[in-house]
Amino acid sequence: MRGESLKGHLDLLVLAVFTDGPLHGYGVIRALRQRSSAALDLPEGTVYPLLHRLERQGLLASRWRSVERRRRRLYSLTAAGWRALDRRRKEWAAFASTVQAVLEPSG
Amino acid sequence: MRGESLKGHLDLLVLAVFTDGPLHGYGVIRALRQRSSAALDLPEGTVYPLLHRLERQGLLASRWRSVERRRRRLYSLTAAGWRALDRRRKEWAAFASTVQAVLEPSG
DNA sequence: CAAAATACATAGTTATTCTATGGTATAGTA
DNA sequence: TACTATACCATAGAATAACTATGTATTTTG
Repeated sequence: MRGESLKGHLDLLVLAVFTDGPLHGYGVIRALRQRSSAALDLPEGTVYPLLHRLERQGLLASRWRSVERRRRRLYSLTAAGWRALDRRRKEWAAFASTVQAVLEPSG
Repeated sequence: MRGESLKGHLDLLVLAVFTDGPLHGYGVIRALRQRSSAALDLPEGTVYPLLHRLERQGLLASRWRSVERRRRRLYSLTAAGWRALDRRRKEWAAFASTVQAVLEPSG
């Protein structure tokens, strides 16, 4: 998967994996890998700053969890996050059908 | 249409409009507008540099045409351009189905 | 005649993702 | 035991793509 393809769509993908419940950063990477059958394998340098931004934007909320000695920052969708996810889903659908229209102007 | 959505997919869209024959820069903008039912209205500052790059990459070839006093730079797909278009179409299909898989892990 | 559309071009900005790096902890293995 | 892989967090800086803003000039339209 070429990296540039993701630009502008990564927020959607990351928000989407939270529909199954809270996740920590590394778990987001794993969830995307699983849901995409390994097509997506995002570097940590992409995911962590993104989670920080989504939290700054109020779409995610985080809390620290300690499992044994491991500390994890657990994120979950806020109400605004759910709304943003819904909006982004619609934007994706519109975008995908626009691309399709350009690719196949007849059909 | 949010601009960032296009990132990494614009080459595909621009190459695709050449399937109907040669076009000049402004014509590319018009063709994208028409094929997308006005969803795409790209600024010239996006399209002209992109055409230059695609030509540098050997995917488009250009020649000057003068219609009355108007000079136009007419672009068309090279053989490499057709191959690139084909490849990009497949990449788009793969990307779109990956997004779909992440959005709907069950179905 | 003024405004809008047509037509080309480029410099500089912005936003997003990536690479590279650095830290800690645990489990498996040579 | 040392090494390696994996899990987990984080940030600085690079790369890239598309955009805004600006400039020029011609043609059509209100």
